[in-house]
Amino acid sequence: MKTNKLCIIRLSKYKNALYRLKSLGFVRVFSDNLADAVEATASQVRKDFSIFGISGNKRGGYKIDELIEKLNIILGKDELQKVIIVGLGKLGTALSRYTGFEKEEIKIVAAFDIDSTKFNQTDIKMIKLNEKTPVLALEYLPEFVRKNNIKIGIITVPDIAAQQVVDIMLSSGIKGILNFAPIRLRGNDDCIINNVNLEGELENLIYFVNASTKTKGK
Amino acid sequence: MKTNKLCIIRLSKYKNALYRLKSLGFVRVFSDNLADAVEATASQVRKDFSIFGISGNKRGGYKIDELIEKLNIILGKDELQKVIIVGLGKLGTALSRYTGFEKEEIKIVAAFDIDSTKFNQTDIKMIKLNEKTPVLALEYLPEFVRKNNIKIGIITVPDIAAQQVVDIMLSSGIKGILNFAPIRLRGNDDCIINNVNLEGELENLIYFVNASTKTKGK
DNA sequence: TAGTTTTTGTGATTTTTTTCACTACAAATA
DNA sequence: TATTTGTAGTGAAAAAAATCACAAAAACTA
Repeated sequence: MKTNKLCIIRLSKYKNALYRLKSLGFVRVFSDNLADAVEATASQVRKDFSIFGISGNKRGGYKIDELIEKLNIILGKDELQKVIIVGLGKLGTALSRYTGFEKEEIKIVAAFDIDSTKFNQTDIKMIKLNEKTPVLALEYLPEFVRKNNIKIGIITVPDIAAQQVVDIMLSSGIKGILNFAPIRLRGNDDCIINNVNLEGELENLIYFVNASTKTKGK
Repeated sequence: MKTNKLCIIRLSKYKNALYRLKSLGFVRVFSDNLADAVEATASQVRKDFSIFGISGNKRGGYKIDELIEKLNIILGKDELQKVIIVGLGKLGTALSRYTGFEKEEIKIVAAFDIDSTKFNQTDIKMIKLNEKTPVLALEYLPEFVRKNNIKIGIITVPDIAAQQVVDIMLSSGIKGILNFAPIRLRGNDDCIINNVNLEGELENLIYFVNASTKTKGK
């Protein structure tokens, strides 16, 4: 099974598009429709599905409900995904309260920082996961992660502090890290690190905008 | 000149790494060091540079200061980039106050929303760009963009509202959009739309973590 | 039922991106 | 000055990803 990051991201987009189509009352889709909805080609949609053994009906397309279900299983959305976040600066605070994750069965169950003015809990034993997101001292991270079997962590600390947080996460058993610090982090084979670089995204956009306004003579 | 998005993103990473190396007292780098700093290969670094006509010294590597300067020009960092943002939810608010952009010569000069309780300015004529980020009614966007010659916009509105914002941006003269709404937006050839999908990034990570824990037998 | 249409599924092909491997040359050394 | 060493620069090769193109099957049509 030949998968790559881009392919999985497309699956995720297909899933989102399917929910929208469903809410519009559609029952079936064709590869063509999905391609259109996610800016891909029809054959790419079909190839992505074939990689995962998802099949439709010739001339009948795909049944939306079935497709959503299959994609959700592939994407691990059949169970709630517990995530922690480290670094309650502006971005971290926003993400820890961001409601967009909920509909995706993703829940930020705890936040960690080193600034004691941000803590709202000091006794880790008292924490219940369905209450308001606890904000804890970073030193509690390993215990929390082990007790609650957390696999995914988000890093929103300044770049100088990021590697240290990675090291703590790795030794606590975190298996996947989403890193917002614009620096390369060193992990190990047991843990996947994905990066989101907001400054980089903007720089990229600026580059291409400049490049095209220059070419087209403004 | 054969450029692609990934290549530009790497340039951006090289630049960040160079600043760090510089602050550590380094004066020169080798392609090897940069490769290491950004998780690339040495030949890729050299090829990226060769695409942009950046040359170093055989056996001497690259002079960091010169390299930073060249990269900054390529990336449009020789002048302040003015950016607007639409949608002051949690994420939008965080981004509009995020300090990480400043060091990159990127400034969010205005924010727009439709919720009047968020406005802090009602007279667009009174706004000075070096004061606190003004929060304005969305209807002022076209005027503001034209008057201040803004080229880049960020979208952090809910997905149902996003296309409408794109349309307003396009007709106002915005040339590049960074979109955080998890939906495909339709632009035109005159405007580049880049997407950041946070839910998607997490889903992606979850997929690969699940895939690897299954393979390795937990 | 035979023919026509439509859409899937996938091997083959093309394109894009990355890596390899080697040359050239500057600096260091003898 | 001759020799060695280390690194840039780059065309060629390989790998990865996307696209094409067509057979096969299902669903309509008459």
